[in-house]
Amino acid sequence: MSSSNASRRPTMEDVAEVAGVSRGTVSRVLNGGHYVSPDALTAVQRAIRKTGYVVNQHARSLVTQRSNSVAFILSDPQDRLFEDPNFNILLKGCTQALAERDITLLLTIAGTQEDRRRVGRWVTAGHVDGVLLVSEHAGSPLTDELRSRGLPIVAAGRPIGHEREISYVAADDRDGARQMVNYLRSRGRRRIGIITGPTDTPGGVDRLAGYRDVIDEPDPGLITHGDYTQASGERAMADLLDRAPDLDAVFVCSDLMALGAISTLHRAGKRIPQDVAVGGFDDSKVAVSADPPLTTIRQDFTRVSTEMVRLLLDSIGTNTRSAVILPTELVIRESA
Amino acid sequence: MSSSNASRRPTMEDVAEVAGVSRGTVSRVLNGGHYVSPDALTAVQRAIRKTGYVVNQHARSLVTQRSNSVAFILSDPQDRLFEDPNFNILLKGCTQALAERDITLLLTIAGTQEDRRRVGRWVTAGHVDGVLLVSEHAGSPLTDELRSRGLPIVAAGRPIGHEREISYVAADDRDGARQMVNYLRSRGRRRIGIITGPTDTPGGVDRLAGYRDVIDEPDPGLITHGDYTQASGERAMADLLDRAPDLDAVFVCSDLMALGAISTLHRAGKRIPQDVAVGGFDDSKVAVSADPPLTTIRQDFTRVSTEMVRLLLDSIGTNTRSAVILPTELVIRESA
DNA sequence: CTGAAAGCGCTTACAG
DNA sequence: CTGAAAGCGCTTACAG
Repeated sequence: MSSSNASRRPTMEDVAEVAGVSRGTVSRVLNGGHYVSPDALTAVQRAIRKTGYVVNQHARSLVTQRSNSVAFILSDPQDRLFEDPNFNILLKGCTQALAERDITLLLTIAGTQEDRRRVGRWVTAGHVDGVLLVSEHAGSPLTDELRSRGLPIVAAGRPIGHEREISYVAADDRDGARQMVNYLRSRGRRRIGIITGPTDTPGGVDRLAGYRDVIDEPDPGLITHGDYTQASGERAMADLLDRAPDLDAVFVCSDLMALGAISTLHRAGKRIPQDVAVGGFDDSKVAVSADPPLTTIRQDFTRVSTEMVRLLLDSIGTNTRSAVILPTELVIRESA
Repeated sequence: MSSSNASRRPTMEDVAEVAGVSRGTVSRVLNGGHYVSPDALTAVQRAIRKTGYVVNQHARSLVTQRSNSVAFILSDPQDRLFEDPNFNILLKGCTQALAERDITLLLTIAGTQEDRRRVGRWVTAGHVDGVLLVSEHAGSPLTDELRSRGLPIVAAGRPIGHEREISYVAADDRDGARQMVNYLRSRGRRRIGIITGPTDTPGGVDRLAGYRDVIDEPDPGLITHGDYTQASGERAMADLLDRAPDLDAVFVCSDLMALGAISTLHRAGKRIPQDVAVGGFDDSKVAVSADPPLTTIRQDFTRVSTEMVRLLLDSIGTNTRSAVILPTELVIRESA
C-alpha cells in the first residue's frame, strides 16, 4: 500500500529493513516459511503488506532457472485450429489448470516456417519450463527441435510416429469409433459410410481403425476423407452419395464435418435419420444446435487439458514420458 | 549447435570467450551492434552460431526492467467471452501483431474475484510491460488496480466511464447502429424494434444511441435487451413480439443474438425478411451460415487488435493515453 | 533459526 | 571501439 518512494517498486531489501531482518529471512518466508521463527514470520508478513512487496519474477527465475510458466504452442500451417471450438476449450482448460498452480500460460501461434523459428528461439530463451503442443498433424516440424532442446513437452492427441518420444493425452479415438459404428449397426444400418479426418491425424487413422474393427471387409466406396472443415464434410458427403447411393448411415469423424454432411444430405432430399443416419464425433457445441441434433461421440476436452497440465508439471520435475488415454462416450440424439 | 558442455546452456561469457572479446562487446552486438568494429561483429556472430547461444530473457529483464511481453487479460465474471468468435479473432490478431515485434503474449483469464487478485499480483511481478484488457462490462474491477500500478493499458471497446483514463480501441458502434437503422427505414420498414446488449456495455449503450439518432421518439415497446447469447436473443425476440406484434423489422445488436431472434421468428411463423426484417451486428462467422444469411454491421476485429497492439507499444514508451475509433460498415445479405 | 556472501546472466555508464 | 566493473533482485549453501 504505502511506500516511502512512490516511484520505485519495493524490493526484498526494503521488506527486510522494515521487518528488521535480513534479506535471507525474507526469502525463506517467501519460499515456504521453513526455518523461520514465528516472530520473524509475522514481522516479515507485516512488512510485506506494508510495503506492498511483490516478488520480481525475473530475479527469481535467474537464480532458480525456472520461469514458472509454460508455453501453449499452436503449431499448424493452417491455423484453422484457432476457430475450432474444441481448441478453445483446450486453451481455456489449460489456462485455468495452470493458474491454480500459479503458473502462467504463454500463448504462441506458430503457423509459418518463420513463426516456428521464432518460437524455437523464444522457447529456449528460458521463457518457459515446458510446452503444451497442439498440432493438427503428426510430426509437426517443431517437435524435433523442442525435443532436441530437452524441453518437457506434452501433446494434445496422439503424436503419430512420436508416441515413444513425447508425452501426450488423447481421447480413445479408436474405441469411440467402434462405439459409434456398433450403435449404427444395432439400429439396423448395414451400408455404413465413413468420412474420416486427414490421414495423418489420429482423427483420420484411429477412427478409421475403429470403423474397420466393427466392419469386416468394408466396401472402399464407403470410405472417404475430409479435413475437419464443414465445407469438406459437404464435399465428402456428396462424393459418398455418388459412389454409394444406397448407404443408410454415415459416421462423420467430426461434428463440424457432420454439419456439412447433413446439408448435403438435405439437398439430396434424404431424410435424417430415416433415410441416412448420421453420427458425429466430438460432442462440440454445434452438435446440439444441428438439425436434427447430432448423435455423436463425446470427448472431454476439459479433462484432456487437466491431464495435459498434470503430465507436463510431472515431467518438468522428473523428465519422465507418459501417455494418457481418456475414455469416449456415445451421446444419442436424433440424427441416428 | 555444438557445445563443450552439453548439459549447460551457453552464456554470454562463453560467446565472449569463443569470439575472443569481452562480455560487453557481445552485449553490444546483441543490442544493435552500435560501437562495434566490423571484425568484432563477425567474430561475435560466428561465436553465437557456434555456441548456439540464446539470450537469457530473465537476466536481461532484470537489468532492463522490461519483460518484452504483455498480458492479454480476459476479465469478466462469466467467461462466456471465450466462446465468442469475435474474441477469438481478437486474441489471434493480438498474438500475431505482437509476435512480429518479438513480444510475447501472456494469456490470462480473470473470471473470479480470486483470479483477479492473482492476476493483479502477477502483473505487478514484473511479468509484463503492459496490458491488453478485454472485458465485456464497463468498470471491470481490475481496471482500477492496474491503473494504480501505473501499468500501460489498452482496452478493447469503449471502457464506459473510464474514457479519459485508459486507452482503447473500439468500432464505431453508434454509427454502425445508425447505418443499420437507416438502411431498414430505406427498405420501407416503419416499426423497427431493437435488441441491445447489456446496458453497461458499448454494445448496449452506443448502439441504442445510434438507433435513437435515427428514430425520433421510439416506442418503448420496441426496445429490449439481451446479454449477447443466442438464448437471450430468443427470449428478447419473444418479448418484443409480445409487446409489438406489428413490428416489421428488428435490429439485433449481435449476430449471435440475431440467430436466436430468427429462430423465435420462425417459430412464430414470421417470414424473414418479408414479414420481419432482421439486422445483426458484428459480421461474425455465423452471419453467413444463418438462415437466411444475415444483413449485419461489420466490425473488423483483426484491425482492432492491430490497433490495440500499436497503442499499447506506443504508450509503454511514452505513457500517453489515446483512443481509436474504427469505422463500421453495412453488409447486406438476405435477412433484411 | 539467522545473517553475510556468492552467484544467477545480463546491460550500461565509465574510463580509456 | 573496447574492457573492467557495478548492479539489477533474488536464492541458497555456509557458518554460526
